[in-house]
Amino acid sequence: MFEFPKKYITNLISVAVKEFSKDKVLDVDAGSVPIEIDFKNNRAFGDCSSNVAFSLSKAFRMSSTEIAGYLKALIESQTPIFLERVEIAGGGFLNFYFTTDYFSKALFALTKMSAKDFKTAKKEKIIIEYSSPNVAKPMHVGHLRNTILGDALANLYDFLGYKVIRWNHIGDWGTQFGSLICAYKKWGDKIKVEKNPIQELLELYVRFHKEAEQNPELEKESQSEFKKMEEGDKENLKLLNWFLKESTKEFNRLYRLLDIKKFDKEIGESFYSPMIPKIIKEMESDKMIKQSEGAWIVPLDAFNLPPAMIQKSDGATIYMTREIASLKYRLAKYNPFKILYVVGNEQALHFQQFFAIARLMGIPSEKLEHVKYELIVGADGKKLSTREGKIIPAQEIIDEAILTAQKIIDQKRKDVPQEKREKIAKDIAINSLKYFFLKDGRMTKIIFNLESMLSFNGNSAPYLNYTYARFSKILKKAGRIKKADVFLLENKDLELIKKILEFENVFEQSKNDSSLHHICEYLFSLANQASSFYESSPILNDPDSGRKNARLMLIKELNKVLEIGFEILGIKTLEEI
RNA sequence: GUCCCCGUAGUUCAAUGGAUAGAACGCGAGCCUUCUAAGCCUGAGAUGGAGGUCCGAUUCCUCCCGGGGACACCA
Repeated sequence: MFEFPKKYITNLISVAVKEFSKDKVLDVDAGSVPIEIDFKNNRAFGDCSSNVAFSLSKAFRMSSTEIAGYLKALIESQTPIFLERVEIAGGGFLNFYFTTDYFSKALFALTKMSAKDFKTAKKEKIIIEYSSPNVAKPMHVGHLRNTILGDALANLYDFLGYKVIRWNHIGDWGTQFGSLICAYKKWGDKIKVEKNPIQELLELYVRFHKEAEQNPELEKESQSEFKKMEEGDKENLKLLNWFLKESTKEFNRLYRLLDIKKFDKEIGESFYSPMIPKIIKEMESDKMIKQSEGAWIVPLDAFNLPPAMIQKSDGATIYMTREIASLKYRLAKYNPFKILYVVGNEQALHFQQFFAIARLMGIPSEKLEHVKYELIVGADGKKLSTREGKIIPAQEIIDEAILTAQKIIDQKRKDVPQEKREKIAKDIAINSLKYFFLKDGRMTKIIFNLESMLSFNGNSAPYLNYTYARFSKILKKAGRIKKADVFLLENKDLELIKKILEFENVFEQSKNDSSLHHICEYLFSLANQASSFYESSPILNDPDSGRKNARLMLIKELNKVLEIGFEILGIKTLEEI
């Protein structure tokens, strides 16, 4: 019976630890001992290793080497058939070496597995909020990072068997729309806006902020336009609706272009507006809020946080208010076990306050998580701001990526027809862009630089696509794979199987960190090892048919794992590039 | 001033508290009569500083230095 390395070793250790603590008659709960398995790229430290002896050494008042000795014996006494040997090294590490047979069994086991074997989460419901573009503003680089990260995160949870609700919290409410409407009324041109809505509205918005710097009266006007809207002003609402309609069209066009999965819920902030008076009343009767300088605030001294405002002195609501309303709505309607907010780190304070308020309302803190990520910054290392008009539209980047990809493909694949080249160029460009935003940790600041963004060498999506495509070609040429009867595997085959087996651990790691870069790193190193294998082991013209078939099986499983990875990252699998 | 992020090869990034700190780009040397050279192979090159906890620290704690962000009528 085949088990993945982690499970296999963990079981052996945990039996040994149980025996050991029974022997020592010590009041140590063997079940609570963290058993950690490391995969080793360097076989000098075993295929897997464990540091469990270190963590036991204090409780048992013994040296880690001594404990490792006992554990080794207790593991060996279980006569594990897939272990060639266990070694003690480095003052207490247990290093495990698998038998060759284990890896061939593993390969056969892999052929029987598919993505659905990893859906272990039993349909627990999770809401993942991401993208959240603002009406009347173009999506920019920041949204690109956010949307790609959120989409992939949702894919990951989906893959693990959760019931994912992809949530788009659209910014269609707030004082900013007061500003926009104010600007439109003053300087707007209906025809121009109809012709090029997003660009035109953005210009109005930027102009408003510029003029407001000279003339502070404008800010007041903008606030009152928003206030009017909250009170149901027909004209303003009509304008807003128009802007919303145009924006939605544009967002959807971009989502399709980027191959972002459809959202399950797309709800604008304005939706929550009617629920707010009741919520404020409740908070008042629960003595959560108090009046300060004419506004209503939630004091958060108990959390060591500055107070959070939930109603402005003119009676209008703000972001936080609608956030709370939205939370109540989501919990009541969907009862998720968790909500992930994929929002930039710049809003860390907002979310601290928001979560603190949620706790005051009795919502357990582990239900909410701010999946923050760092900014995309300019060459000066500083923020790109919409208000100052310093934005880089997502569309511009996508266009540039496609252009770059097209050039490379036109040059490298003169053998394929134009039309196909264009299709490949587009897919490669989008893949490349997505991978660029996923390959680094969330907290890495990204300096905006088209050139590095569009690099098609090294740790990039095209490299992964390329690796996949080369193996794919072999499989296509090989046709039906005969079940490998003679199973001759050499060291490099075993090493590759071992690498493939590591994939089961990567998803959990990515989930725990809410970051896809672990998966990227893994896929890249897998592809790297596979490429090396590709160069050194010609398959199709191998005279040894047993080895040939075994290797065909192997690369088929390799590509299967790559495909799973691509699916989660949201990048397209391409049979040829 | 308070709070949140971040300081690792020349550059851009990795490293659930583990053993010899890994890659990519760039730089130097090789490899296409053989399944796609968008590749492979090989060489040089790094933890901001000072303490502390620990068997063991790039990782955790404190302080300092440096960069970015956020701090009630924006979202």
